[in-house]
Amino acid sequence: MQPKLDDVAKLAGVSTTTVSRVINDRGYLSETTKEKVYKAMRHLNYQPSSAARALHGKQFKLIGLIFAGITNPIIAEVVEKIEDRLFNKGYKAIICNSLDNPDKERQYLRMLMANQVDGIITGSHNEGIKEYGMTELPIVSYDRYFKDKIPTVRSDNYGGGQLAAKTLIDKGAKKLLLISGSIDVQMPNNDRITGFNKAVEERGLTPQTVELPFNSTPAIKRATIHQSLLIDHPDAVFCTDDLTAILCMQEAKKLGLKIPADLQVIGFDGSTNVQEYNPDLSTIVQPLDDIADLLVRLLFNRLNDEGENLLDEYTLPVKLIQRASVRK
Amino acid sequence: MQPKLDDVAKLAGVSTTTVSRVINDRGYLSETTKEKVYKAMRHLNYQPSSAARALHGKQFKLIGLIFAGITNPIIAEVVEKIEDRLFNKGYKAIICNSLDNPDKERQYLRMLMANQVDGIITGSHNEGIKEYGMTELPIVSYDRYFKDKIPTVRSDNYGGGQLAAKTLIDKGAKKLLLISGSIDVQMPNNDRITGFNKAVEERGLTPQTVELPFNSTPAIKRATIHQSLLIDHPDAVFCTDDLTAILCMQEAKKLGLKIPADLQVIGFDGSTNVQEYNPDLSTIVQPLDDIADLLVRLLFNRLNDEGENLLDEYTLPVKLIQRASVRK
DNA sequence: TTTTCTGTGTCAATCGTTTGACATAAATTA
DNA sequence: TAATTTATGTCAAACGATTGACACAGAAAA
Repeated sequence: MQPKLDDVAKLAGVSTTTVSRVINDRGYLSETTKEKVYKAMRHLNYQPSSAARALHGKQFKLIGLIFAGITNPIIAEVVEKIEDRLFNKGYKAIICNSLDNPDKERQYLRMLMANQVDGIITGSHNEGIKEYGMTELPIVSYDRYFKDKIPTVRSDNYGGGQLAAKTLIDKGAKKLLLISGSIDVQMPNNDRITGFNKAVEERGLTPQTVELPFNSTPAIKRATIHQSLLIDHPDAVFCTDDLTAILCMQEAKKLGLKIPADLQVIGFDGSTNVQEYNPDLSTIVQPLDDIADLLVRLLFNRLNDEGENLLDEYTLPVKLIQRASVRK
Repeated sequence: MQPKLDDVAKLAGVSTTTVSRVINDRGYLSETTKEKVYKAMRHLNYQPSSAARALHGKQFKLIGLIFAGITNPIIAEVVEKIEDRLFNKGYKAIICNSLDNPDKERQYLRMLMANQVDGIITGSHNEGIKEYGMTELPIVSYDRYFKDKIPTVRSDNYGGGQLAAKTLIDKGAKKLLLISGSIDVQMPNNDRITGFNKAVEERGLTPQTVELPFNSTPAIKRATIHQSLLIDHPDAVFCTDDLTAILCMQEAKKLGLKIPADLQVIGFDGSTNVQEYNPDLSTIVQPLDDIADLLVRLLFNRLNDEGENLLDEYTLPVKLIQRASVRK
């Protein structure tokens, strides 16, 4: 059995109230007593029961993270960064992979709300889950398009799309193709797409578009991309995510196209892993450190009711990493 | 404020004891009462406080997952699979990225032990953390080389190494190079390496070896691999993980080597993502579904004290996926 | 008709910690 | 010296649910 407050008190030769005071740092306490208590706690390897504490309104130090799935490199990286920041504040993260399944997300929400977590960070793209409105739990979201009062942090998707278009055209592209991967398909108005199209049209060109069906396998995506490269003969492609861009580059090579001479490619996301293992891929990079920082900061703001006026939306700047898939 | 047992009882017009009986399915209960209670629970959106329940020895339905970091695709995939299985059993997963930092792992362990989780699955490679011995919490481990009583599930690393060697030599390799990535470096006796070397030597050949320094960046790994390919002139490489194998193939191409004509490559792990986005890479595939199944099964066995005699080690068979990086 | 089973209620203790009220004594300051 | 501050203790009521003991009534079985 775990040692309890009583055991610590006995070993330290003080009252339970004093031990509780030490733990919660309340009232007057001498250094010597504190030391005695800490020593006893260390000796017994005591950890206060968070269940008992939670009953008194103390926090569980637990945050729920709801994301589509951590096998996507960009999600893995955000989640890992968030987890690290939470850890540094003494919080743990419950990982909830919604797998784009609204039912699972709903169930997870209900589980999280059973007053076990202190807050939620969601980056899942399932819309219209009423459970989000049914709780007073602090929630912040990443890259969602909520219409409610949950603060959202996201990259400048619109600007990123524009930047991709501008870059490709500046480097001589005449026939632009946009390939939208599945990740964002559920979002009604995808800013990456509209930003790109806008910028292309502003320059007097007309972009082609390929929408990869939601949740299609990489094999299907490959086939679709392959077809499209054959038929549309683009000289530049903007993919709304890096994974799709990788497929695109591979299919292009299979078709004997030289990159960037025959085809320029720009992706989106810029996760460290993808960058490191695909050294030629140019991409619009999301500022993941800033995103993780801000998400956690906003959450703790609400958690501690610091009353700081929070915006509904925070849009963080992206930048282009230019590598061999676009012309010098 | 969240509704509590009392509120449900009042709304359903029954006593709190009855509600508790319904929730915990104890004693005699009529269908009509059950229905009334369920209806009231649904109506109030009631969830019993897990804090209060935990005080009575009930489980938190929380499992801690300790892994190096989820940005590694193979880890991401195991974790995602484990998470899904836990979810199906009504459990949630706390994700703990040790980042190969023993201090962080130690702190996480202590946090998890503060009777918040019901069990732990660890796949972290930090050795000699005494905290693992300090708890009665059910623990199972993935791919670790513990000397203690924690059951371990792993792939047949030794057999996989052998299989790689056998395959490469059968296909005509004469000058074999082994590149060990950083992931396993901390393990005293790396079975993938010994299996490979043994099988090479059995066939009368002498393997070269390159050890990539622990925690070195992909850039450093690239440079090391590049050098080694230049100097050792291997005609076949076995990399102890897929990510290293990808770097190796890329560096080989930079050197103008044709794969598989000039150089054959086999990796290890076979995560879905890596396979899908590196269609030429041959690899020894870990049976991740089986691993996740078994880990969760073993954990619940210990959780429910089913007394089933558990082995110390479970070694699951691997298989080779042969693609364009080895000869036909 | 008596006994047993079924369904529900009341009451109170329990889980481990927090917290407020109050008491007391020593150390410090006015 | 008196008043205040500091340091600790005792006691008991929460927190929200579980559970055992016991009671009682109606239904079913003997």
